[in-house]
Amino acid sequence: MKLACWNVNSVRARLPRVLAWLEKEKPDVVCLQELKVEDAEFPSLEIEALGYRAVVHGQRTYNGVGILARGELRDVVRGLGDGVDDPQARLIAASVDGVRVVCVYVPNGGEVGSDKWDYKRAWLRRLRQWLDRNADPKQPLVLCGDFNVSPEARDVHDPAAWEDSVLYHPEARAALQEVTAFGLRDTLRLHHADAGLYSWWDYRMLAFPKNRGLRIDLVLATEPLAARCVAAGIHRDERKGKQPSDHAPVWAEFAPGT
DNA sequence: ATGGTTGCTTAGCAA
Repeated sequence: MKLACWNVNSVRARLPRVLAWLEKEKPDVVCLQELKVEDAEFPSLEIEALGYRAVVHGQRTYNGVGILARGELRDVVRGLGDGVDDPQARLIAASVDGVRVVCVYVPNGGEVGSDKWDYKRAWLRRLRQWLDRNADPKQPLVLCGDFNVSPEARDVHDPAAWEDSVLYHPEARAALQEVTAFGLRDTLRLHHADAGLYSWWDYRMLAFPKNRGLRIDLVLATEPLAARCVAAGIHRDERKGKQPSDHAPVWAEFAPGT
């Protein structure tokens, strides 16, 4: 099973690129973030025409997540469902081919010390609680999406400069580690140890041509699924060309379960 | 410390 995960920064603005990428890469499962559309406006017809089914947890203007799959999507869950009054559409989960797929768009956090920063750290705590209540680290599960946190220094082009930012602040990394401590492996790091592998580059300041990026989009897998991960990578070329998202797709391939 | 860019929505916010 080939799984890919992409923050598209508006599915309507990105539709031609998304369709071309689906035709080229033909992933079996796709997790999308920052759809920026309500469910009714999601371009289901164009995507279904390529052989995918889609489940969406949309929102007007901001956020919005979805899962595409060639196979059947079962037991769909939208939102953290933890009783917190939270209108932001940031989580959708579904089961495909025996794998529980959880797609998340973690809050960016604005500025350190802001209300958004508090919301981000709280949301990551809520995500860990959601895993504790709704998942089992001994079962095949993938948690992927835009985490808006870089795990380590090798994931950041200039770690010292980013220490105080919401994307690499020590408290953000600690909150991410609380999530992965549930029992999740970073699939890219199962296959690649090198620095300089990024998934996001700011639109500004020629960040992409200068490769001033961060790896904030992750495909995390429980142990039984990580054991089946035969390859992982980043479709860096998708950041090139006309009207790209500011994120590149990240992907992992899993051998069939026994 | 500010500014740089993109998208949605329509001047300002979010990223």
